[in-house]
Amino acid sequence: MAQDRPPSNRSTTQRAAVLRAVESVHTHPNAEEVYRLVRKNMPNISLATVYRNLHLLADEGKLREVQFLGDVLRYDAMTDPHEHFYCRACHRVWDLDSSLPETVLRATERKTHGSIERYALDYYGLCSHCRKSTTSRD
Amino acid sequence: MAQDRPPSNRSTTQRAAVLRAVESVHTHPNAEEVYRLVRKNMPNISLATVYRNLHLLADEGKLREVQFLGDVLRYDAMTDPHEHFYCRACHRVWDLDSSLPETVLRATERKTHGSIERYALDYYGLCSHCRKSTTSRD
DNA sequence: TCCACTAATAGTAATTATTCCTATTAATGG
DNA sequence: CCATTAATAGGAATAATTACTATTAGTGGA
Repeated sequence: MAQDRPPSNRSTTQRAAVLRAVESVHTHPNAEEVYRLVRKNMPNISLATVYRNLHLLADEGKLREVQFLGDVLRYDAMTDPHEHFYCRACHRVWDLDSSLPETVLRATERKTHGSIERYALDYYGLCSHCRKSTTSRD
Repeated sequence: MAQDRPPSNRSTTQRAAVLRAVESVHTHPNAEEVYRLVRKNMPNISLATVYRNLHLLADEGKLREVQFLGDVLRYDAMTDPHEHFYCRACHRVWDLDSSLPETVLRATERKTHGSIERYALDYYGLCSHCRKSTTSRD
């Protein structure tokens, strides 16, 4: 998870471009994919800058980090609470409307002695396309 | 996520030791930690063997893979459905009883066109200990 | 508008996590 | 017991991310 950092404010063209890149797609891109997107318009941006700004934007709440089993961190411009479906064959991600009732969250807070700041609810399976075109063995 | 593999059967002392190591702790250890545990009794086991067997045992359903945002894969000997609380400060994990009602699962299956095989519900926050001893900024 | 300050960047090296490779070892079935 | 071959040990290779550092460029004030 992105560590908290002292708040950063200087607004750079690179930071804006990284945010716009994630917002421009619905694929929940990882750092490498964001790098490829941004380089179309900003060929000299460095990969380290992409990583730094993705973390920063996540800390600021402008992006949401998501990660699926065995996969690398990805970024989601949809920051409102919602869940994900991850296809284990094609590795595509679908956004789902929030399905976790408040009652469940409250119950969990009672059971946990810690304070809950956020949660991730991720479903795994085969998407309709991959269910047709592959065997169940990936 | 562990890819499916052709079923493996030859039972080795290394494989048994890896399984026992994960079962012996409640910390949801990662590969490196399992390696350290196993080496106490089996000093020559190789790290690659630990990785291979962890994947294999997960495929066989004897272990469950878990992963939290920004962290590496960990392994859980509790394979029955349950949820996790992950402390973002000390990175310890707590098991929670299942709190996701069947009605929610069914509703999600209706919304998803894919078939759901499993899900992960992970809560993030500060555990009671870290809430006292750290500021909210990790 | 210019300047001084310093946060942020580009480019690259280093680190971390994981997988791959291969000669050797050992589990298994006959 | 062998013969077969899956699995291992050890190390090299790869992939993902972070760290390092000289240079660039936002920013706030004169």
